[in-house]
Amino acid sequence: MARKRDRATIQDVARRAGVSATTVSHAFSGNGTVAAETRERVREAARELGYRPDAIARGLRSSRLGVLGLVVRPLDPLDATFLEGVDYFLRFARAATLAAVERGYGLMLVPDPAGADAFAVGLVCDGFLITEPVEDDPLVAMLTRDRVPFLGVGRDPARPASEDFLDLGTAQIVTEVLDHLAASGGTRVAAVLGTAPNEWNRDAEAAYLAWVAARNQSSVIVRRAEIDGEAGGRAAGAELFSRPSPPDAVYCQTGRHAAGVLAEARARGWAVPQDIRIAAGEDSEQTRSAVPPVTAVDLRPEPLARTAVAVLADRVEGADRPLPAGPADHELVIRASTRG
Amino acid sequence: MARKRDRATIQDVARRAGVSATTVSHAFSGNGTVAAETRERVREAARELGYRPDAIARGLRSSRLGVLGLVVRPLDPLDATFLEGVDYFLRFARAATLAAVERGYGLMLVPDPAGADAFAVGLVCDGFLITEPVEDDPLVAMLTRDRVPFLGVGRDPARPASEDFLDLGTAQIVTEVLDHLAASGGTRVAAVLGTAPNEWNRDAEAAYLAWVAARNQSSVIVRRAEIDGEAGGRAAGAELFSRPSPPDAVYCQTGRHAAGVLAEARARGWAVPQDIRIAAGEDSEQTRSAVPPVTAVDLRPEPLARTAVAVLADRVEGADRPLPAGPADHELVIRASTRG
DNA sequence: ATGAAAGCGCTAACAC
DNA sequence: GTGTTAGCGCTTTCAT
Repeated sequence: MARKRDRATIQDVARRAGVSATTVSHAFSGNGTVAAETRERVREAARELGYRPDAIARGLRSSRLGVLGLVVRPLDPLDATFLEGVDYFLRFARAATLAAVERGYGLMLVPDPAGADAFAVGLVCDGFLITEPVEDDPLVAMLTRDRVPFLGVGRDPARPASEDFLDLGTAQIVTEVLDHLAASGGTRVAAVLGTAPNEWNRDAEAAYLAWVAARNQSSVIVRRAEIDGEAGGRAAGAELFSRPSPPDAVYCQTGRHAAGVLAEARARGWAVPQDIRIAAGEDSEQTRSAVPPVTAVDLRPEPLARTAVAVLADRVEGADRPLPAGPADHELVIRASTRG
Repeated sequence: MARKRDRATIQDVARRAGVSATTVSHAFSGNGTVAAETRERVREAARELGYRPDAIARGLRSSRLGVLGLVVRPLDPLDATFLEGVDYFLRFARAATLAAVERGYGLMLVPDPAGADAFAVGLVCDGFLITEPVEDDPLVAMLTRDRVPFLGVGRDPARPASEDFLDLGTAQIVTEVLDHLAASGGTRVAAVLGTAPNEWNRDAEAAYLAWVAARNQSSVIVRRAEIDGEAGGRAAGAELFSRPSPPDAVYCQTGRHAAGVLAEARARGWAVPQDIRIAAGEDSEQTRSAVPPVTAVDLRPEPLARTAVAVLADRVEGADRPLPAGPADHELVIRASTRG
């Protein structure tokens, strides 16, 4: 089994072109000096033989393969029919793939090894991008121990100042949304947050608490697992709207939660946005297609992914570029759920 | 630049454990025979040194790295804000990643090289999965020429019987949907199709034409690019509904198109499904969250991806397993748009 | 401008 | 049960 593929080697090309392997190598890499005519002969021979340089052998010398791993947390729950953060993740993965390719790297999807030795596949990666690292991430610990370059997209809540994590600026973004809710008439703003122990949830909560405190309002926080999606949002809405003094505005961390809260409000005959304003911290299919559409933050994963790939690739290549400062690019997309 | 990472080698471990490199290799791979006590000593030394076997050097011997490439067509259009087939693709990619990992492979996202030499990143892949291959696919030609294992997910319309393409059974699936539209009261069934020259569109069209012909109905086909999404669907709906004898049922190839057609019908005051029945050939966020929700085919990308990975991995390993026969797993999810 | 030779880190024969 | 040896396909000094 597993008969070795009978590809032409650099030796075959060399023989056919009547030169040495070295010359072939030079002709392809641009290193050294090769006469234009010789280069032509080599290229010709290579084409005839269908020669493709072996990336593995090449990698052996540089101990790099040109593969970046993208560790995707929501990839894992096998039982989940739908994925959380579909939009965001897919846009991120696509942008990261394209950015990586432009840099000469491939992007490999890697499930969270969760401390397992199923991490064998990760061995071929030169470095890792970790989306939504969680507090004291075991994967981060492992990569740190093995001295493998990595970059968290989102800070480790437990290590605020680490150079290994990209700050998303969640606090500032959330504050902007809350200000918008207030500007559109919200006076009692509640928050529906997720449960994963990552920067996004932690900082959103802190920002919300600071915001209500500054306005002498009381805080109302409901938590629902990200994976519970729209149904979780409805449940959260039911909980909020049956309070003695219900909110007139709700900040929802995820787009799905927002859609659920909205549906619950409408089911109760509330007018949106007159009776209740709703905004989400993440744009998604749900916020766009809800009735009415929901104001949401477009997190702009594309520039984020490009930045992340650039930083990681630099590190893989041994050049530490400083992390960009300030909150990630983003845009509050104002829709009918807060606009009247 | 690019200082070689100073990882411990198998030699370092061997020295520290007082054995030979071979023994270390055996201790890790399980090949050969190693005394339990020796193995312990080796493992201990490896742990102390933070040794991780080098996947590249290992791959050099087997000339395989354990990486499968997933060529994703909709990955490419950089200008598109939203992706077509988001749901389907993401579910496919996730399932393929997990299936690959279970098999000991990683899954690398690869943009369509489109005949370019940007394909360097593809060099590390042991084989490729090509989603939605198009007619006379240039990538397919290239891989065939280079003798690189690959598997198209969806047939090449130009090569019906090739063993290199998984048949999705589109014709049969579409026929089921059309039958359902008729059963729910549709008498004049129109079709809104996409424009990509792949099996999905070609076979859907053929199936539709055969179906109306068998019922002595006249065919009404409107084509809209997949990328035009919901807006394209609305335009298609406008075109259909302003006809002298408008359809009372519409089969839409994509979920986005279906949502647009539905919106257009509702904007004209048509009752769904009393006046107009709508069904989609692909389930998506749009079909699920439309008002009312739209009947759609869940293409079940998960089992498809698992099958595709299994077949491809076999081929990479030199064992040609026969392609499964019959249409891919799927389920017609009947929703209010056809159910009254 | 070109080539010979020495590995990169690992595994597979084959001795012992 | 363990070690020796010989490469995998390529790049890279360093001669010529």
